[in-house]
Amino acid sequence: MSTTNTGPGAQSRHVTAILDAATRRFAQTGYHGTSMRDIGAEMGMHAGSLYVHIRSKEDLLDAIVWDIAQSTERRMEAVLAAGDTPVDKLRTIAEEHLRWVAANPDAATVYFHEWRHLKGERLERVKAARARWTRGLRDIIQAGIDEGAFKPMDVRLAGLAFVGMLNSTYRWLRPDGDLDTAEIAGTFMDFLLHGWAAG
Amino acid sequence: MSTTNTGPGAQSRHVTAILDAATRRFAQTGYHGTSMRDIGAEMGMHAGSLYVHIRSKEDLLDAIVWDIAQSTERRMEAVLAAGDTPVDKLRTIAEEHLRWVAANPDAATVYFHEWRHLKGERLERVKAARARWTRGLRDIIQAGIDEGAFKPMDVRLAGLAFVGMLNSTYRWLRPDGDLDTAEIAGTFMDFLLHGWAAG
Amino acid sequence: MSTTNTGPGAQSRHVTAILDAATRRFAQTGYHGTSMRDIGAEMGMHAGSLYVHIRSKEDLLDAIVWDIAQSTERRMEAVLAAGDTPVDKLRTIAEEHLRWVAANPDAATVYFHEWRHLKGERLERVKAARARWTRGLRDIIQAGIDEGAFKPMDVRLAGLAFVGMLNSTYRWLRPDGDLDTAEIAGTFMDFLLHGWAAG
Amino acid sequence: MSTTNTGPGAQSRHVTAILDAATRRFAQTGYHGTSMRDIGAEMGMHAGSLYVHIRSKEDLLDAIVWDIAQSTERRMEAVLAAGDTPVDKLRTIAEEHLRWVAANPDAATVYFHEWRHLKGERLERVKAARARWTRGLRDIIQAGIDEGAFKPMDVRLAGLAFVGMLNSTYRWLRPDGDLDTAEIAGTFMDFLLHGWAAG
DNA sequence: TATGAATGAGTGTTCATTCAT
DNA sequence: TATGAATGAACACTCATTCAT
Repeated sequence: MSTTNTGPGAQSRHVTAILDAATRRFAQTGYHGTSMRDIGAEMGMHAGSLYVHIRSKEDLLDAIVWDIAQSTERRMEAVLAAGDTPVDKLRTIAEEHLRWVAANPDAATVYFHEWRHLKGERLERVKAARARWTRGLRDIIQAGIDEGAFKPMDVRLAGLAFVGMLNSTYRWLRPDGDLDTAEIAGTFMDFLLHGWAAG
Repeated sequence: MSTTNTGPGAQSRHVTAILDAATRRFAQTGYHGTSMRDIGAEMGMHAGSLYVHIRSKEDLLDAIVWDIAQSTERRMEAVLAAGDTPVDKLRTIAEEHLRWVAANPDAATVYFHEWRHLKGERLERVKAARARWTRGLRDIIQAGIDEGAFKPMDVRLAGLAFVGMLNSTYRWLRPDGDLDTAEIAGTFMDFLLHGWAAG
Repeated sequence: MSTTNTGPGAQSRHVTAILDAATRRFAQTGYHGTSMRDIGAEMGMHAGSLYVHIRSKEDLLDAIVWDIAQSTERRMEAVLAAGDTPVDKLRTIAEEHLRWVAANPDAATVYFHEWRHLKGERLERVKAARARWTRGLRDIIQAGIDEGAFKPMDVRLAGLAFVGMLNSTYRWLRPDGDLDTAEIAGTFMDFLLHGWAAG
Repeated sequence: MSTTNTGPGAQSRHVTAILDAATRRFAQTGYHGTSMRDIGAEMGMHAGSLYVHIRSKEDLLDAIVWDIAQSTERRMEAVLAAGDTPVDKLRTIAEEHLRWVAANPDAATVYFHEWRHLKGERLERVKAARARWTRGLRDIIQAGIDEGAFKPMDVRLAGLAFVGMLNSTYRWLRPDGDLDTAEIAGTFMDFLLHGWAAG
């Protein structure tokens, strides 16, 4: 119901199915609150049988999170490379982000909620990817300020506000909602660009 | 480092110390990722000794979360009862919220991150309290629209944007940051009221 | 060494082995005095490994006790249905009972000693089965009185005397004893029918 | 509700109260199924406070059981020393036994059910006392045979039948029963002496 | 005399993982 | 490829017992 496994690096159908099951359970009961038995049960399989296809539970979390981190970063790179204005770049990011969250709420939950249960190098790798993404976002905002589209402001806080608004959507945004994700993204961008104040 | 146990209903010093230790560990490794031994170790105590003072691990999570939920709700009631304008009410909420998050980052993390590991009635109780808080927030925003301070807009999305911005601060806001929490709250309110757009 | 698992409803060989080990330990040190580690040790297994085959410690006690309760009841039904005289029925019951106790002293000990540690519905179920058995016994004695084989007497006390004599055998009757169980049963029946008094 | 602490060797009022509480709980949930907390709760005391008066849990079981074992043995000695006929001796034993069981059902339950959880020397001491009692009983029966009151029979089985009948009364005999204990003892003796058979 | 607090071992049970089949 | 069985460590929690107060 929720991962993004296409293109190069695609795993066997089995692994994909396990990752999907794990994504669902991790989203619902958390990484440490989910047992391998739970994941197996989700697939009609015994816990031990999972190890035919995977190496460890942490591998599952890492695969889910790292896959998302990577494609998120790739999207940021594409946006940065495009010839759009800063405002259009942010709009693109918001739209894509919300579309993806609505389509993959479980994966989003794991990505924003459970990633921190990774350990050591894997944790650092994800942190670094997130940091690069954040830097990209700030660069866009800074460019907006530089070219006079945005007022002078604290770029770091602006970025955190943007991210906070967008990332928290995984808590409530569902594919069957009555509002179109593009509409929501538009509204959020409008809030951020022009504010609530009348006149 | 993190609870809010003052006034009536205050527990014994022992229980308070255990709740603080639990708050720290739950914030760092999550509820299911924290063992009673971890909490005991944090206090230089054996896991079993904790049970002289508490009844169960879930009691700890509940005590931490419910205490915050209640005082959060009480603050909302006070704000709603005050004679301020909607804008001032939101400003008060933002300021108090950020001040509390900065002062209690661990408690905030548990409150926003781990509450969902509660079960049954306790979970429902917290959900209901959060829903009442959200309703209060929307009432303020709606009042702002009604009296012409805000433009007409989707109240639900506006509330979610506000909450998303504020609640995500527990991920980065620390007491030793260089920026004053009141300043940050002011900047966030400015973003929300007037937007980033220049001119 | 001691259960009666034949016929339909027979468990896997593993479960049977665990039940046998549990029967031995429960008989020796009592239900609450036996740990899952003890049962595991009896089988050269770790305590946790038992849970591959069973669900709980109480399940073990229930399986042991309920299995005996059922077959005991079935035997009573068969005896009641047979065309024998009351005296012959009692004789059959005594003989079968002592033969079973001698062959399964551990199971008998658990059945007569540890059944009360069952809880809730399981306890009630066993109590009810025992009550039905007792009622059967009284019916036989009453029939004996009615047809003039026995003198008029308090049926309840007669039943309790019979049961007390029979059931207490689990404390001393062992398969390797020098006396044949049929002989012992015969002697007991003779005591009960004609008494010790000379002449 | 149930011990027999009079005469020499009487303990402090506190110890007596603890022994009574322990007797009640041991009877209901068994020795290993009863915690010191349970016993304390029965007295409105903390578990630790019991140790002001006693030395260990096993001491409690031993005190309860050994006290009964001793007075039981003393009674047997008195009966043996009396000038009665064997039949009268048995009758006295039965009457006293049932009267005591009816008056002290909890103590009786512990004595007949839980004594085996004693360990080492204490266990042996109780076993020996019971063996001496049994020998006394057999001597009486043998005397009855020798003087022609009883038919020739297996003394050991006769003793076991007598004991089985009497000792099992702790399972059902209660002080508030409608039948007088003397009556019940009389009926049991009649069963044993003259049997059920009519004519 | 009793308490409140603590200990350290032990409870029943679940965990992620392995491996012969 | 999947299972059934097992492991050994860990889990939340309770135990009998101790001891300063």
